[in-house]
Amino acid sequence: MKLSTKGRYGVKAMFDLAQHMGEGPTSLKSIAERQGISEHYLEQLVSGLRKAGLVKSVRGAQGGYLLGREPDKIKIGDIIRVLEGPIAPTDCVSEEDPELCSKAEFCVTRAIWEKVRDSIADVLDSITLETMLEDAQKIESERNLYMYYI
Amino acid sequence: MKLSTKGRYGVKAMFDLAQHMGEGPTSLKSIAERQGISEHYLEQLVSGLRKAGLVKSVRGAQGGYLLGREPDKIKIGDIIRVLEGPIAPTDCVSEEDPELCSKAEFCVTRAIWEKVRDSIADVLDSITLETMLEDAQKIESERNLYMYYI
DNA sequence: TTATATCTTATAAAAACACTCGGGATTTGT
DNA sequence: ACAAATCCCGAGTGTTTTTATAAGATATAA
Repeated sequence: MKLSTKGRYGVKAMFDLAQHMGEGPTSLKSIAERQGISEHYLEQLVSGLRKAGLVKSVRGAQGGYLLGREPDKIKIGDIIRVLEGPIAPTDCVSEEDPELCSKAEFCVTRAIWEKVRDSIADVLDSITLETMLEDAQKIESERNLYMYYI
Repeated sequence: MKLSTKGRYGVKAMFDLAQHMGEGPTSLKSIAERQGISEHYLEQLVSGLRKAGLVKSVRGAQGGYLLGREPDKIKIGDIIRVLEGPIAPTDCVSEEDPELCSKAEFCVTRAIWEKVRDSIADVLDSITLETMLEDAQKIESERNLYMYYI
């Protein structure tokens, strides 16, 4: 039940892009440095995100990547699905064409995995890059408040 | 974000044990046959469950396994934790000694994985073998109702 | 035209997964 | 006493997934 580095790195990279919006294209090199990720590896992940329309690329010198749409229109679930595939604790409850077994209709264990799948999807689809930016700002201002009182 | 066969087989096997309570020890062979699982592989899984006290073993001919405690005292989360380890979409939010990074306190992505972890744990800890037995009975009686009206 | 980037494909080490096997210990029934 | 059933334990093995690394092609700004 672990996320692979693809999902983790992907969300980090997308959040990094969100934090640098309005500064022109952000290069993979700078993201990789800030987030401590292999640049070459990141290339592969971003390639998928680009094909899914979650980021736009600008080639050539001073090029890089931009968010594919507004941060409030990019759910964490979108990112995870591109990089890790459909949300599915088991194949028989995959969001995309589940591999139903003959007893699926009456399967009591299957019902559990469905609930797990839905609870994960609910969390991931309730958070957007915009939400994350707001959370980051909140943490930052609380931190300043704390500093003030020292 | 997939469960391995360990978790899936383990829950199936435990539910099988629950369904055969009161019939004396249930052999791995019969569980393996009913659930379509390799018997030798199942041995390994059950070994862990026994060490965790979720099942009791009876050795020798006519031996087998029994539930370690009442079915309403065995949560699916208990089974999953034994077989798959602590619930943790990432290492930094593991239920057991999380590998915190230096920025953990202010990490916005980490907060997401915490929510995912908690939502998974909530589902798995809200379902017991007893619940599953009730669900199975409900499905069975609905099925009989349907048959009656044909 | 040079440096900076993205893009694409290939290769590969390491880890995880899903068994498989062999043999030993324990108990029941004959 | 003995055979059959069953749990118990550790080692080995093939496959897949993960996590990169590398090389080279393409595109663009300065």
